This record gives sequence, structure tokens and C-alpha cells, in this order.
Amino acid sequence: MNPDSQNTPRYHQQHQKAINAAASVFAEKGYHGASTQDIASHMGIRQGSLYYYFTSKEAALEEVCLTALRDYVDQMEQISTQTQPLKEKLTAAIGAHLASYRANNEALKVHNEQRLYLSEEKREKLKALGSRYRQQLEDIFIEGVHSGVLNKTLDCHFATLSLIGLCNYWGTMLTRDPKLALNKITEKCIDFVLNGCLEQTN
Amino acid sequence: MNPDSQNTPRYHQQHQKAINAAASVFAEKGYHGASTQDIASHMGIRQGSLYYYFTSKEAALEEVCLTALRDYVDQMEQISTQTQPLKEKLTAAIGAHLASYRANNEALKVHNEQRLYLSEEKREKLKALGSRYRQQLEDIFIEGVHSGVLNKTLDCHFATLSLIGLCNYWGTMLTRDPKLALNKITEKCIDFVLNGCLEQTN
DNA sequence: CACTAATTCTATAGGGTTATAGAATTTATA
DNA sequence: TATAAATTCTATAACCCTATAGAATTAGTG
Repeated sequence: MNPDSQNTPRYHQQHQKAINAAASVFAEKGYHGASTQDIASHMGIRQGSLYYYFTSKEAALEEVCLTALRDYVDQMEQISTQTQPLKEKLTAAIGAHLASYRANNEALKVHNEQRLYLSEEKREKLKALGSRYRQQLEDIFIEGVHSGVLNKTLDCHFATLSLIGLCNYWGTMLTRDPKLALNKITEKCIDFVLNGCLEQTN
Repeated sequence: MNPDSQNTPRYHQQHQKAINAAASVFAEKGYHGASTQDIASHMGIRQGSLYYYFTSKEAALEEVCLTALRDYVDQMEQISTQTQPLKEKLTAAIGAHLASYRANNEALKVHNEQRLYLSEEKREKLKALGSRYRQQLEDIFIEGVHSGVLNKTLDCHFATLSLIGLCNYWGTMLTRDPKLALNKITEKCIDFVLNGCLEQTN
């Protein structure tokens, strides 16, 4: 394969199709449960032809995870740099997180559930992107504490991770049950994170 | 195999060992990523001999999930039927949940992450147990609302699922990072769930 | 249209997998 | 200790899987 044979429009288009097919198949069957045959069938080519677009099955998983994270981090970056009140920012962040699950973002599911099956080396690449995302979310919390909206004693790191855990949980639910209403879940998540469950005693 | 050859003490002991080995291997490599060879090696027998204890690899996964849930539901049952104030009950429930992760309860992790690879038929069996657990946790929330400790407008079902999502997230973290302190995480989870992040305005 | 480059295909090497049959061995019991 | 029952082993059938080589086809260009 010529080194720059990958610069044709068709290559880009098919490559993207391959990543989507891999995301879809990995999301449904898991990395080890899916075969390269499954991915090829899903995009209507033969098993062997897939290797024109991926150097290996593991490389396919890596690409799926990377694209998922990239889209995701970009979105978060936009939100976290906008100047708006905390609640709105948090709403935007949670909404974006959940919406991308509902938008059948299979790649995101694959990243969350399957990335551990990557070699340690490949996982390192993902970590950089992942922690950037986490940091931006954490910055929202920190800002909220400084502005006095959030509890002074809040452990922002813990809150950030908890919110991610919560969103991943409900994100999975949203992909699993199409009857769940995205905006209702989003609202409830925000209320849960901000107010907790206790009766306010004021 | 004689139908009641499974009533010897040795059979029970080895069967248990097999379930533990399967849990451990499935937890590390995932259901499809693990081979029956891996499980057999882990308990020091040959691959073929494993089939004296499991009728199939899938049956092994089912047994792992079932035992995990059974232990778990029993624990929750005890907690939810004790008469003590809400906060204590919730603390006990969260503590038990997280502690069983930290106690290297690999079976629980397998149940959460791998049960979708079971046939639908087998998953049905798990659902019954699972919803019993969820119901008991939800009862704690409902009781809290009635007694006036929790917010009157709280969606108890949503809160229950969110708590489960939160605990599963931190549970996974606890198994992944041995440096995390169980009691601190437990405390923080309770605080997060009860008070949320907002500054109280009283 | 002729020629080249890009894309896809077929075929296969070299593995690894589950599950089973029947032999060998260990354990329990009379 | 002999005998039966339970447990484990070896060997293997019958798959499925990844990755590659080289041929065939399709698309792009002068």
C-alpha cells in the first residue's frame, strides 16, 4: 500500500464507515465477542478487505475510542469556556453528555466499556484526552465553589468523578431503553447533583 | 455422570472453587476474552475437567452472576429490614455495596459488566433478583420521604437508580485503585447523595 | 480509450476455541 | 484391602478467528 494512498476522498469516507461499523459491532457484542467478520459484514465488504482500513482489530478499537473522546472533549471545551452561570454550564455539560449517548453514540459506549482491553500503551494515549475532559468539568465545579454557588467544603474532584459516573450510568440506560425521555433524565440528574435528596431545612 | 454425584462435599467445594476462578478470570478479561483454559489453569485443573462442574462456558457466567446477586440481595435484605434512622440505613447500604467491591467481589463486577452476554433467557432469571434488590433500596428512600427526612418531591425510583449507578462507578474505582480509602469514599458518596453540591441557603 | 493507482476480492496459513468420549486415577466404603 | 463411585486426565472433533499474499476489479487521469 502506497503511503499516501490514504489521501483519496473515498478512503476517508470508507475509513469513517469502518470506524462506525466497528463502533456499532463492539458496542453490541463487546470487543472480544465481535469478529472482524462482523465488522466487515456490517459495512458490506469482505473480512479481508477490512485490513485495508485497519492494521489490526485492536487498532480498530483504538480508533473508535479516540474518535469518541475527541468529539466529546471538543464539545466540553466549548461549554466550559462559555461565560454563563454555573447552573447553565452544568446543565449544558450534563445535557451534552447524555445527548451524545442518546444520539446513539456507540463509540462513547465502546470507549467506556471496552477500552480496558487495549494494550497499556494504547490506553495511555486515551488518558491524556480523558483527563483533559475531566479537568474541564472539574473547573466548572471549582468555579462554582469560588463564586459561592457551590458548597465551600465540596470535594470538586470527587464531585466531578461522581457526575461522570452518574452520567455514564444514565447514558447507558438511555441507549438501552428508547422510551426514556432525554430532557427529563437530564433535569433530574442536575437536580440530584445540585440538591441531593435531603429536605432543605431553611 | 450420575445425577446425584454432585452431593459430595468435595463436589461442592470444587464447584465453589470453579465459580470463584470463573469470576476472577471473567472480571479480568471479560467473558469473551477469557477462555475455559484460563479458568481451569486458575484453579489448577485441566481445561476438559472444568466440564465436570459447568455444562458450558455460558453456564459458568450465569452461576457467577447468580451467586454475586444472591449474596448481595441477602445483605441488602438485612439492612433494609433493620429499624434505624434513614441516614444510618443509607450509610449501611452504601457501605455494604462499596465494601463488597473492595472485598474483591469479582463476581459483582462480572455481573455488572458481563451479564449482557448471557442469552436473554438466562438474563431473565437474574432480573428477578436484581429488581428485588432495587426495590429494597427504593423502600429506604420512600420511607425517608414519608418520615420527612427526604425531599417531598424526590423521585425515589430515579434516586435509587442513581445511587446504584454511583456506587457501581466508585465500586469499580475501588477495585481498580487499591490506594482509595473505602470509608472516605463511602462518606463522600453519602454526603453527595444527601446534600448535593449546592451551598445551603439557610 | 489506455494506463496507472486504488480498492476489494479470494484463498489460506497458522492459530486458538468449546465441548465430548473414554481411559486413568483418586477417594470412599464395605 | 477389594470394590465401586467420583474425579480428573488425555486426546480429539469440529469449529471460528486474525492477518496476509496476490489476483481481480474498479476508479481516476491524461
